[in-house]
Amino acid sequence: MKHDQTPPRKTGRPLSFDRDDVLEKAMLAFWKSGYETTSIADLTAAMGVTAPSLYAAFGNKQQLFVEAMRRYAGDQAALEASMFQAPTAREAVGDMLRGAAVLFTGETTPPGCLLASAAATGSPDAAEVRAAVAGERRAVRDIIMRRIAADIAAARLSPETPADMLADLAIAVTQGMSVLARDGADRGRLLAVAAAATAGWGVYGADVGVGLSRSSA
Amino acid sequence: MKHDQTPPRKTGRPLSFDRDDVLEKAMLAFWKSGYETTSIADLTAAMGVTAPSLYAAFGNKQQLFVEAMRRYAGDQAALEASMFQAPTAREAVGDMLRGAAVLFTGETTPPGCLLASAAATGSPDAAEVRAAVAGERRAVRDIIMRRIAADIAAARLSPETPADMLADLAIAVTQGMSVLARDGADRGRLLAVAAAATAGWGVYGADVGVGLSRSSA
DNA sequence: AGTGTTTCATAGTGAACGATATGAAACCTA
DNA sequence: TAGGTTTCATATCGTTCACTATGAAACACT
Repeated sequence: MKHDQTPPRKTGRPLSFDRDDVLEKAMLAFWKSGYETTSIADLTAAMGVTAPSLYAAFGNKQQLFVEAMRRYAGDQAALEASMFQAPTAREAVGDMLRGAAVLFTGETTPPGCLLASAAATGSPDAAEVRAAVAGERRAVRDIIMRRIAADIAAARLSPETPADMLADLAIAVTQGMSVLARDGADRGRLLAVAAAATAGWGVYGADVGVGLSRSSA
Repeated sequence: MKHDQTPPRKTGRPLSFDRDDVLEKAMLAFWKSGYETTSIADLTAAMGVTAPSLYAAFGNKQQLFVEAMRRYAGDQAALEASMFQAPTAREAVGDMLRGAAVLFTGETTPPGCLLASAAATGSPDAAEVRAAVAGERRAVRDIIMRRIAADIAAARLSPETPADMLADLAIAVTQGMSVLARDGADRGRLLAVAAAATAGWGVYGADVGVGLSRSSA
């Protein structure tokens, strides 16, 4: 649908590396050092692939990053599905924040969020990359808003609940947790922040004081 | 006070530029594009000063950035004083977040926070810069914690109030608002996030019913 | 004016940047 | 085995990076 994954292959020398495998290694390199500060030399070293092979397989640095970012962000539909599996929007957002806290403090992955550290700066030639990153964030934001809207429609949240505001807060807390993680905060601190971030939802919720706090985990 | 501002001056050609003036221009350049992606050429262009003059006046790029960052962050004592001028810790943090929302969406300054966009990435040679930025953030965090501690001591907040957690949340929301601002969010959206961020404080406050337990640990 | 001191603008340092030209090597088909 | 096709490793390309050597210019003091 998006683009042909099988280019006009006409029986030549086979690839000496697994494309998905080296893409994951590139993702980890970008995750660790960001887009601009990860050089092609860093990438070739991390991927175990020479520069010409890299360019032949992924086009250029920007395209490689975008592919790596998509792999990092994962399937949006899957995220949306899991968000709608939680009993309430508040718990769904809480799960998301807790998941981010765990992800940002993984022992086998760099600290923080790839989206936060990738293109925070304003270099002009990286404008496309920043736009792609911002688009990924907005996609998550839209999912949160749809989840909140569903709860409003189901009368689980007050009709006056400002979905956009709560979605912005969730995104902000997520990206802020990435900063904390990069500053050295451990998993416990991030989980505490995640928990505190949804404490204000009680103002809009029908579950405050009604004992609807079903927490399966 | 901190270090001698008047080096061994022995009657030579006078400086053709105002040091504080060009430092502010350097700060704006770093604010706009971050530390690593702002080149010396960018800085000399923004400051109106040639490279040799820049190095004579500020040492090197790292030292120039640290000086620019200190100018951006301002006087910590002044921030602490204003934080203690607010009637409650909750309002003090709210003021701080609102101030950040306004600052990050100023029309004459780049969007977002200099601290957030400066050294988000992990380039090895910029480790000192990242440490300096993290230290500046922790200084603000410590001020918040002291303000909360004061409210606890004055019985304006419950003794069980997790000051570190609320301070982490405030820092996270601040840095997250910077991301939103860079993504194009306007001042209204940031102010809404700032307002939502302290909504959960009611749990610990003396002004709202105390003792609302939470399910997640 | 003459001397000492400092800053000035010009020009350029080696190193690292993203991206490629080139030809040999490895595969399938015939 | 011969032809066609693709990937391989090597060696760069021109540009930009942070940074500086050099000598003229601009001041204070005598």
